Amino acid sequence: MKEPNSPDSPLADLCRQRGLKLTGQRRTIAFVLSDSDDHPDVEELYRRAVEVDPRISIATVYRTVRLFEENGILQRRDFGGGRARYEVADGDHGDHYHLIDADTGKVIEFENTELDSLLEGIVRQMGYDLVTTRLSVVGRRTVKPRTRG
Amino acid sequence: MKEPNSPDSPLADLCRQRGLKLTGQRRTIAFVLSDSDDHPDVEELYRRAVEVDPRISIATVYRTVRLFEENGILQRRDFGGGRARYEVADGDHGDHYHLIDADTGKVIEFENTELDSLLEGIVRQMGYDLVTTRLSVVGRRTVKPRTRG
DNA sequence: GACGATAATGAGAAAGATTATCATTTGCAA
DNA sequence: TTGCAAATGATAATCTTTCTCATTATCGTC
Repeated sequence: MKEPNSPDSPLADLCRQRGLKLTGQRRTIAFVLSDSDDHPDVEELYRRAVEVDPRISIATVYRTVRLFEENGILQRRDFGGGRARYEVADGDHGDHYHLIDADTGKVIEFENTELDSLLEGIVRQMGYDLVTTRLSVVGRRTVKPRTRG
Repeated sequence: MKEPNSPDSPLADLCRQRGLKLTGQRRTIAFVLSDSDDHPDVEELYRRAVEVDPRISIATVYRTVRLFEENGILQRRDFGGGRARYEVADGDHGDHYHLIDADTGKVIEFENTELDSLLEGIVRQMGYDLVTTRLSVVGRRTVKPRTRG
């Protein structure tokens, strides 16, 4: 059992900064999110939230996750599999991208400023300002040629 | 009313080449797809298919689209909006990417070899072989400063 | 600290997209 | 042409997400 109260989690603070009403459920979900460094879907978030406060409803998790996304606190991701997954939104620093292991489904984050600016340039040249980049590459572990072992 | 019979469409030929049973419905759907250069969802494909053969079922469209994807004939895309969209898979030439107009939802295709090789290089450096790239950028039309009109 | 307007929550119904079921029909090889 | 495995149509079922509405909680104000 974790301690969601005492000092508020970073996301709960963010929540307050955006002028959102800070309810017990939102505090719990914010805490769970601050405590996660992966890309959970709503079911998984619900499971983790219930650990902290058993009387939370999955409807509230859906609502909160949507609210947080609309307020730039969360980012929604689609890695296939039919359900949306969420992660804490990037701060000032540039976007990051995702490499998905084709065999294990594991998600590996990476950043690349060259990629950032190339995309920006391409889009600008087409007469647009870049709003969002949705990029995930699927890859398969490189087979080393005869390393023995 | 189009002519789906006579000579088979390119996709119908592909279908036969892959050893798939070429039913009337598959011939129709292949024809409709060969005839499309946009990114229709299943509902839209169904509408177009019914124009050609009114007794086709939406269940068959779902099934066929999945079959074609599994056989590398179609590619599934996700542009948001909750439904999958499909397009004919690229042949030999490199991947293409999608720019989505944030205001109109219009999808604009583009290619960029520099982007191709940059992604390939990034992934390789991480110890992976690139399998698939899922990239779509959302952009907003650049506002020209005072063009009057 | 209590009050009240207003917004959030819980539980379950509803919606929307996709897949499964199963009796009937069809393609295709012999 | 015949037969069999596979495909189809119609609809039920499933899965994720949103909506409804009665109840409850938050937060500014006194």
